Amino acid sequence: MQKHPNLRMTRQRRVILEELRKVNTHPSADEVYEIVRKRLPRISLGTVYRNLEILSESGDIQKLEPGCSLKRFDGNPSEHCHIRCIRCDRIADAPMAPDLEIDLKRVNSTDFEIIGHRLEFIGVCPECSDSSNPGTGQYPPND
Amino acid sequence: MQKHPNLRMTRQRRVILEELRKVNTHPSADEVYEIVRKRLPRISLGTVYRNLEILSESGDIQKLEPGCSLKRFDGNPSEHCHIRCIRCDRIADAPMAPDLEIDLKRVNSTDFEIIGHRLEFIGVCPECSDSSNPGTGQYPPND
DNA sequence: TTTGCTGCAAATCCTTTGCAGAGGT
DNA sequence: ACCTCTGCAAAGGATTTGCAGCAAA
Repeated sequence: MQKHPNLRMTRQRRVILEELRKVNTHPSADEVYEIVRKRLPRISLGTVYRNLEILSESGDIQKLEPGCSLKRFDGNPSEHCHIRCIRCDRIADAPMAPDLEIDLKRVNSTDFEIIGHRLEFIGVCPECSDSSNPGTGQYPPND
Repeated sequence: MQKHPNLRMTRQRRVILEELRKVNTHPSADEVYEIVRKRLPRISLGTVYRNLEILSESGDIQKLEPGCSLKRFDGNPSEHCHIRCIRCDRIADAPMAPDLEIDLKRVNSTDFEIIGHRLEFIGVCPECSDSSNPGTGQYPPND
């Protein structure tokens, strides 16, 4: 039950994938557009968006930054983790702040100076798991 | 060296903060607007956005979902963590995938069914720590 | 009285979509 | 040939901004 049962490897799709595999800069859609345009000057931004979506659905690439582009606000300013429902995008507080000291040290082999981290749990909220809505069950979500 | 040296506690700002403290639903800006409008029917959406921004900068509330709303794409489809530069929003791969099994079990005292998690590290990239750009040094960033 | 803040509306930014024709398989 | 995909352009949703008057301090 795929969203795209009969995919075609078009020139545009192939070039987007090739260029994305070449770089490690995690470009935005617009940056991908600029890169790909050097090889396919007549490609449209809409096509780039459509293909990035399809390629991330098929698992060939990853789409970064959370599914919901909508920002949300929390009246509690103290540091705590959140859990997001994969189906309805509802956000709840996660009970405790896990300590990640070990991981923080291990990750520090990058050339980045580590300041902190952001941990978000993904799950299914009670309302959604009760309902007959099947959802995708997929993680990470592609929107 | 604050962005807003002389804040005024206006009626609008106070009501937004009060209402946000009452709920634990992590509303979007538009939802905050609808809630606050019950008490201040003539408030504008622009004012709500401006105040949510100011309140999160002053640390009175939290803004959820990453600073950069811009989605980014990764040609490497295998599971790995990312690290984001707080100053320039550049994203790099984090060396290893830390295991969070313990934390996952501990967090499961919510009524959510846990599927997975998303861990992002925040830091300063080499370019930005070299430059004279002071940045905010603040985490979480408010963009 | 000063100057930060407001409501309003237009603008901006990123992304999605409708359409008719092009092009994989 | 079939039917997915394309370029184009317009629409969409969320957020930001310019402005003239308003109101905290």
